Amino acid sequence: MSSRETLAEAACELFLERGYDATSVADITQRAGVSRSSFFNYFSSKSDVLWSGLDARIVRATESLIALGSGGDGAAVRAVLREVVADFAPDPLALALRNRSAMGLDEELIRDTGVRQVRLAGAISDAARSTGMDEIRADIIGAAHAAALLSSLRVWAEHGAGFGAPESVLDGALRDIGDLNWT
Amino acid sequence: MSSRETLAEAACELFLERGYDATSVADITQRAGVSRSSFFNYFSSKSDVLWSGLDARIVRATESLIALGSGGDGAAVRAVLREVVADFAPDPLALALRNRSAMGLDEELIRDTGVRQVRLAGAISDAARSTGMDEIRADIIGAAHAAALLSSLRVWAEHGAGFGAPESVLDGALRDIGDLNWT
DNA sequence: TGAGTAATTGGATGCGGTCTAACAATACCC
DNA sequence: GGGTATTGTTAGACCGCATCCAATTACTCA
Repeated sequence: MSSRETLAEAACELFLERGYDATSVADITQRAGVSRSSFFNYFSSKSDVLWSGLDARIVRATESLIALGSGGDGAAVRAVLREVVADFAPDPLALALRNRSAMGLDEELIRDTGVRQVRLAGAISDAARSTGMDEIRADIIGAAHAAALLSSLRVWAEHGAGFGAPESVLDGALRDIGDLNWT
Repeated sequence: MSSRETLAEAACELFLERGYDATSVADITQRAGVSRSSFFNYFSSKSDVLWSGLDARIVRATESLIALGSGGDGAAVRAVLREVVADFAPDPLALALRNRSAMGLDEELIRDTGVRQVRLAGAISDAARSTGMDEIRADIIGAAHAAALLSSLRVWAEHGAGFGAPESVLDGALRDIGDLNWT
């Protein structure tokens, strides 16, 4: 098993046992049997253990959105978003979302989901604006789509595999956008 | 002048001169002529200098949204959001939004706006869900409204006072929600 | 003036994160 | 096999943010 996997596994164990805040990087490396320095060879931060999987998918999605250029319509964007959540299953983030109270992660997850949500929203907003859309409207559309993705992921992770694939949850969420009237 | 104001002023000066990252808390307190310990009597963190104003408004808005109970409709929520940006003018955050590149804040602001956006979105989502709305749909509506607010604030701050009051920018943005069709 | 309260301070402590120089292990090439 | 480049791993120093506390100063008011 690679050092990276060993570290991720040790980290998830400790997060579940003592909670996220009460687990230091030194604790993780000690259980994994490597030096503290090694941790940062594989993860850019403590929270990166949880988020690196989704972050990589968001990076790829951002590149895809840029590649759409000015010809990207809503359907193309939705297709990119579906790929972000496809085959997401065995990921530390899914574990964290399912056990967020046990890990004492409620506050931490709000922070970190916010970062990812606004990052993804920015990429979608850029794609929308490159088609000539107004700046603020593009931000709103970007935020709505990013929220649909993160919220779908959260709901899917909470329900275990009882909801089928995350794509299907996301599909339902994306259908909600486009008619957000709220009188 | 109160210590708090002195500290905020010194911080903003240094952020403009050297950038946010290159300014340590010790630098701020040194220029303000107080001890480093005092800083944390008035601000919970370095970034709190920029965000405490908006954070307090979001806290009040969250309380108002909770007070709406199950009778809150879209118009009531929009009224609460208008109050968040009303009379926002002389605030360190507005300064930071206007000079974010000079302060080297681009990355930092993405992080921090994400936190506030998702926090506000959560409060709106809770209000929507308390009226019986579906969980994911409520999240999307919350994110759209929160994005409208933060985006309006950003656009308004960037344009100086050339756009009139921030409420008017927000009003235009809120009108965009409700019809986010994107074929 | 004196007592009590609030403001302020120094300092120790812990943690996250960066950086560098050195050491070990592995693969590769002649 | 021997030498070499590359990669993985390590110790350790270093810095800044943030928390905590005990002590001290400044202020208020009777």
